[in-house]
Amino acid sequence: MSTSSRWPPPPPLIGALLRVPAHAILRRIIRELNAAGFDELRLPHMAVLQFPGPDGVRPGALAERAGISKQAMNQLLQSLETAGYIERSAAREDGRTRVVRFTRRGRGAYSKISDILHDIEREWAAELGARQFADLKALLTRVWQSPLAW
Amino acid sequence: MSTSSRWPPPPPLIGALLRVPAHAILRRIIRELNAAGFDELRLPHMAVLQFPGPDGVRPGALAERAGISKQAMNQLLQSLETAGYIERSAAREDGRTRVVRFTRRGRGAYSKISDILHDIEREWAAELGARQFADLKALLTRVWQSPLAW
DNA sequence: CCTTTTAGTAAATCAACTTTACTATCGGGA
DNA sequence: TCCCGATAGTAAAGTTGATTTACTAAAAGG
Repeated sequence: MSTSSRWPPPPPLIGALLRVPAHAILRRIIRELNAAGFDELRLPHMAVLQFPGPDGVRPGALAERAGISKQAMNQLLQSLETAGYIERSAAREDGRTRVVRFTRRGRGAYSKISDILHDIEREWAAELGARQFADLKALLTRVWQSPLAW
Repeated sequence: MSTSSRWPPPPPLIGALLRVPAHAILRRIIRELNAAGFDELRLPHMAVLQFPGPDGVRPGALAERAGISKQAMNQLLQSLETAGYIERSAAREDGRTRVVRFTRRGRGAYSKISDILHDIEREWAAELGARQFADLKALLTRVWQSPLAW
């Protein structure tokens, strides 16, 4: 045998089954955002823009839910602020904290993401059938609600 | 209204439903690999080690399937070679090409990953029920086989 | 042969993230 | 009231990862 590759290949495990389409979705979001005029947005920015969005949230909370350090989040927020997607205003009650707010442009980008995701949902539903797609989402939602996903 | 957050929150879309558990799995793999003595392995190395593994594959092919440049893949391969996980041997027929091979240590790491993934599959099956978990995998496999995932 | 294409690599540059360190504010006691 | 520890945020340096640019060697095809 000329190589050690096995045949037939083993079926993909759950890790790959989730990872591959998740990455495909991310790449498509970036691509379509850039094409729609939001062309400063890069993959790392998705850590900020991801569900349920940064509007009205503190920087530290964003860092925690994205799983990165506060400092890394701060750099992302700075670049997003420079590019005009968000602004950070001093909080009302606690002088230490600040609050992230969408600008008009930021809200536009976020709603574009939402549009893309809804497009993707429609495509998947067309591919699998509406019923089966709903089943898929229901199962993933059960995982989401369990400790397994975190 | 003190913030613009909406209530109740919208249900997660398919993007988040895939992304969150996929990231959780990746983080767990890194954590358990490091704990098992494979402590040089970092998240970027997973681009090499991911299904179906680099054994007997050319560097360029690995780059393509990981979605990164050949040069970036080359740096990953170099660090994996230095750490003793793989080796690159000159190919038999074509003098330009090389072939990546697991070392014993590399094979150990790869089979550890496989163990972890099978553990995760068992946990998910326990959470959802074996039947429903099988349905989930079947649906994701249909997506995998369609152009949607790529 | 000679040219073009392909595979791989290397170095420089660029981007992202972590580590370390600092300021400002809050809150809870002596 | 005044410390003093803890918390939120930020900033700068250092590290790591990835892209860009550029090169060598082998193959393919006239």
